[in-house]
Amino acid sequence: MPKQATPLPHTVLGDDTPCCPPLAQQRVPAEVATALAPAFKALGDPVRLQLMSMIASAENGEACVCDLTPAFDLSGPTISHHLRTLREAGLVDAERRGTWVYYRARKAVLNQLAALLASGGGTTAP
Amino acid sequence: MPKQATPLPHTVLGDDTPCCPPLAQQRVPAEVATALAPAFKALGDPVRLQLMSMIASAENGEACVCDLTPAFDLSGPTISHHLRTLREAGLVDAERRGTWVYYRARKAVLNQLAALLASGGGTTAP
DNA sequence: TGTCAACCTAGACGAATGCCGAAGCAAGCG
DNA sequence: CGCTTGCTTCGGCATTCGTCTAGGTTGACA
Repeated sequence: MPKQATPLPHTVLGDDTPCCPPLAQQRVPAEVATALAPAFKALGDPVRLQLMSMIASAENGEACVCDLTPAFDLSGPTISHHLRTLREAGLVDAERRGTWVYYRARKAVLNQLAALLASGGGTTAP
Repeated sequence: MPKQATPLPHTVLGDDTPCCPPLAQQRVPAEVATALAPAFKALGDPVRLQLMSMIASAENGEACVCDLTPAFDLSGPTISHHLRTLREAGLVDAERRGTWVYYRARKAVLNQLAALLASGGGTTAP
């Protein structure tokens, strides 16, 4: 079986995506919803949410898989699968340096999602 | 790990939940991740994301189901099911007034989620 | 009171998800 | 060269999800 050198161009969410007039100020079009929903879905799992946090809050903005895996009571392949999900959602970026693989958070994308949710306005009280 | 499934006591997310030191500044504990993940999961569907937007951006901050349903090519029960999911995730609130049912967005919760994602810092590494 | 409209609940079914163990690549070291 | 370690991919199950049709339940109105 031939080796594919290009593992994942995915990037549904680019850093230049226009996106994000706040969800509460303007109705989200179907296209935009379809583009953004996978990112929220990827965050919709406790393990992935913790992974995302561990990666984003890491020292250099990147975390080694070897540090992430032992933080859970899950098998290595399962963690790898969750990381792949985050990667395909465009939330993180992976890079292999020597023996280890490092994941880095795409903070621009996180900020886009945050901007979408932030209702410029106030709390529940009208 | 002795993971205890949350039985969905409604309102996992209260308006007074302290929550939300940004995800990128402090590692999210397992409990918090378990509490917040359902909200992101609820937003992880294009239909629900549009519903959320339609409700949050409605005139009085509330939208009638009779206005929401015809906006999609889905059956009534399916829309109802999605609204229920949003409700159980604590993202919206439902109220019946006479014949119609109105849904209102919990903007405080949306703001909490936004604050969690907003990485006080900058964009992706330049 | 009977009837109609709006909305939710119940049950079912195909598709996707989460998990694991086993196997496959990649990099370093004896 | 071959062995060990790190991470991913590959098949497999059990569970959950999204959707539908059919059948309530609530309220308005003649």
